[in-house]
Amino acid sequence: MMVVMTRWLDDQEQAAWRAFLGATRALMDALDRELQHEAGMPHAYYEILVRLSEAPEHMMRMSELADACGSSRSRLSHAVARLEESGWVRRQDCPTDRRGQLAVLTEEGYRVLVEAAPGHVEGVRRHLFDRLTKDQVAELHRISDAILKG
Amino acid sequence: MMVVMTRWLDDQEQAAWRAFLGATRALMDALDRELQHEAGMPHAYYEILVRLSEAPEHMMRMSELADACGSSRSRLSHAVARLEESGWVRRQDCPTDRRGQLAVLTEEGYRVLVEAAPGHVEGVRRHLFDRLTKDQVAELHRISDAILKG
DNA sequence: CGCGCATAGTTGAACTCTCAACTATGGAGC
DNA sequence: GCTCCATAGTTGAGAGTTCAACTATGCGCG
Repeated sequence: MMVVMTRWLDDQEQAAWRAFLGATRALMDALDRELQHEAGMPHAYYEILVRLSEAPEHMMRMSELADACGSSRSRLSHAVARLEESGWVRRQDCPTDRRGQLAVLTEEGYRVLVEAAPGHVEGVRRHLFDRLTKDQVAELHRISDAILKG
Repeated sequence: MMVVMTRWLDDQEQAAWRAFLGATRALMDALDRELQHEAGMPHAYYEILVRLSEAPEHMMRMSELADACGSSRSRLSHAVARLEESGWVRRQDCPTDRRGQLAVLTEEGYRVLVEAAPGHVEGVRRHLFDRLTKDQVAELHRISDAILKG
């Protein structure tokens, strides 16, 4: 029988972990609620529009878009289907790969994004950046990179 | 007409925000997937069991539990209903407030939690604490507090 | 007591996400 | 050209979350 000692969290780690959980949950819930209320879409959908708006010709391959959004392909498929219903994105066959689809931001989608952006950015400030010093922002950036790429 | 200048994010903030989004998403997704796979429940449900296990007599009022878990009452109601089906929690009328319900961790629920805990803690280490210095953990704690209580 | 508002908790519908299964096309190697 | 596997994307079912509406009980106050 294989016995491996669990490396339990010490008190510092435990407290940090719970604070982190609580903070990210509260932050994301607040932003989601605000975006849902003001723009009629969840944060994940907003991010899709943002990425498309930054892409050449406002279009991206589904897979690229999924990677950019840290989303599974399935999730993106469903999301784009929903955004298509709303008229904010449309799909288009990829000219160079017959398997591929391009997600394209519509005029309407761009308008909605431009309208939602100020309120959302203000929310990110209120809930996050206004509460941190410049050094803390820099450290949060380093910590995030460590978590992601470490 | 009211015009308010949007305080856009500067490049530092923008980069920090995207890194933070990506990191928390990746972290939570990984932990959720692991818990789902190893314990058959999402992280939110695991947390409910943890909180109950720490409460006197392994029981808590629904509202207290919701607050402890940073959850809406509705969400907790649904979650406890699900956990009840699994036999890991049961409900009990509150003796001092006829509106109230107590969520009680069952023996079985406790067993499942004890079994899942080591793997989960290991995951939290692997994905988070192993990648940060002690100072970073302390700073993350302060940052989290600032976000939550600021 | 009885009115009125607050609190506790639940419920159903609509929505989003996950997972696994599936179709279809691309590309390497013989 | 075929075979085989990888990649692109979709789909449907099941599970979790949100939101608003709802029931029921507690509590302050005249």
